[in-house]
Order: sequence, then structure tokens, then C-alpha cells
Amino acid sequence: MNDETQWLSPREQHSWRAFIRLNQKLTARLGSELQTQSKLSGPDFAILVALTDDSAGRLRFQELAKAIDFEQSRLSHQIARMIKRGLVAREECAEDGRGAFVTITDQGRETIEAAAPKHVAAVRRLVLDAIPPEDLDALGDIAARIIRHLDETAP
Amino acid sequence: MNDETQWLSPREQHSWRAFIRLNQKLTARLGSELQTQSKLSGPDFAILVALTDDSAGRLRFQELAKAIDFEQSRLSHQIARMIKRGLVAREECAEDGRGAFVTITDQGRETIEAAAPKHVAAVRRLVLDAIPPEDLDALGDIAARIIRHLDETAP
DNA sequence: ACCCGGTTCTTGACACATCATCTATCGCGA
DNA sequence: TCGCGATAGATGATGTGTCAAGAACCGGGT
Repeated sequence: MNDETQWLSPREQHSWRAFIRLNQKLTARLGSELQTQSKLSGPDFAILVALTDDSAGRLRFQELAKAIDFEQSRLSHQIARMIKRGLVAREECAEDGRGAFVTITDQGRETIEAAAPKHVAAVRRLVLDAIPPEDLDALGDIAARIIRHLDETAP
Repeated sequence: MNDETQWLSPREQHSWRAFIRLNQKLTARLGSELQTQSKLSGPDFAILVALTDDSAGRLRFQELAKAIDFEQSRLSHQIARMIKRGLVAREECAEDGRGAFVTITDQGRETIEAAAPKHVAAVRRLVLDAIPPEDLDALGDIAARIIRHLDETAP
């Protein structure tokens, strides 16, 4: 490592730190509201939403992992915990002896249906209410651009 | 909870999901590069930076916690782990028998000085290179606005 | 029919985050 | 001076994330 590092300019640093800080605060805040209002963690919520999005409420581990961008192992642990709590169930796969489905249970469905409105309300109250729609669009566009860049840079 | 929830419009949802997804991907990616290149976690890095920013390289737990927005307990655990690895040290406080300082060690200083350039390079390569400066400014402004809103909404 | 590389998911070890609880000390007011 | 609430920080339990290794199965080539 030489000493010609291109450090961040004050302006860059200011924006960058704000962005990082926002990520942290927001994840913490949304997670905490989810937890106290609905007894769900962020990952719990993401998984239940993904399962609900599927018409059968039932996905292979791979598909689910891809849908929410979880690593295989992380998902495996997460599902194991959720099974204990009765939110989802495991179902063997006839066509492929290795694989398995994750199914949402009735309890899981009730839970997510109760949680979703509260979560949306929190998102609105904490974020959307703070910025005008055109800023949200701008945010979304920039985020999408960076995501594409990340995916290209090293999958 | 009634059934008049104001769900997100498709446009809102699109932007919101992109933003959340970016947060996850980015934290994962930056953390992973930090880990493999410098054997540091995100929290490790944040703490070492904060300590380096201080002229004495030495902060009270409270000050440090505030600087990086960590809860007290989280910081306590984190510092305990970092002490084991020799990155920081604990120093009793003469004026206040309850308190203590966290000091950066020589090894900690070497580590962060080696890590910082690589991290900045990663930030540049993964993010800044993907968007023009004016978009970064816009991002920073929006982030700052939401942060202010979050802090006002419930400190 | 069998081998063998690749796929699918699991598991164990360890780092990290959060919550509730605990200990020690501080400093103020009776 | 004593008592007592408030502050500083530590600790243990539990849930979450990552990595490395493993077990079971698939499918194609021989």
C-alpha cells in the first residue's frame, strides 16, 4: 500500500458518513419497532413476505435465498429458528431428495398479516414522511444504480 | 389495526426496496472486504477510526458510544473482544471511579493505518465510482434529512 | 452399473447485537 | 454524614450472521 491514497474529499466524506449512519439508524429503528410491535425480526419479516408473495406460500430454499438475498447457511439457521416458533414449516421435496420446501404456516400467515400494516406505517412515518416523493424516486434510482454496479463488480 | 392501511404505491415500493436492498448488500460487501483485507469487522473499524480521530487516542466509553452511535452494552462487549486481540486497551479513570477510558494500542494504530486506505479504495470502487458527484451530494442531503427526522421522531 | 464432480441443505464454532440485570461509584439534599 | 436516586460500565442469556466443513443426493460419462 503506497501513500498516494485518494482520500475522500470533505464533501464526499460528509455524504458518505451520512449515508452509512442512516443505514445503521434505520435498520436499528425499524428492527426495534418490528420486534416490539409484532415480535418479528427483520429477517423473519423478509422471509414471511417472500413466502406470502408466492401463490403457494411455499418455496425451495434456493429460491427463497435468492429472493431475499440470503446465503444458504444463513437461511438454514434462520428457518430452523422460525420452525421452532411455528412460523414456517419444512416440507420434503419429492422430485429432489436433497432439497426441501419452506412453507408458511397458518400462524405465520396470521403473524405477517398483523405485522405488515404496522411495518408499512413505520416506514411511512420514519422515512417517507421526511422526504418529498421526487426525492424518494431519486433515492431509488441511485440505489438501483449502485446495486447494479455492485452486482457487476464481483458476484 | 384497521384495514385502511396506506400501502406503498408501486413507485414507493420500488424505491424503498432498492434502498433497503442496497443497505444490506453494501454492508455485507464492505464488511467482507474489510475482513479479508484487514482482519477487521465494521465495528472494529469504526471504533479504531473514532479513537484515531481523538488527539489523545483515548476516549471514555460514553464519548465513544456517542461518537459511533453504539449502545453502552454493545460497546462494552465489543471492546472486551478487541482487548483480547490487542487492538485497544482499558484504562481506569482517576477522576471517576466508575468510568474508564478506551485507548488505542500501537498495534491498533498500525492496523487501522494499514486498513484505512484499503477501505477508502473499496468505498470508491464499490460506490463512488458508480455515481456522479452530484448524485452523491443528493444522497447525502436526503440521508441527512431522514436522520434529522429520525432523531426528532423519537430520541 | 459405477464413479465422481457438482448441487442442496445442515451443522458447529465463533463473532456480533440486544435486553435485562447487576455492581460500584457519584453527588445531592436532608 | 447519611441515604438515595442517578450514572458508568460489566455480564449472561438469547437471537443473528459468517465461515468452514460435512452429509446426502443428483446426473452425466465411462
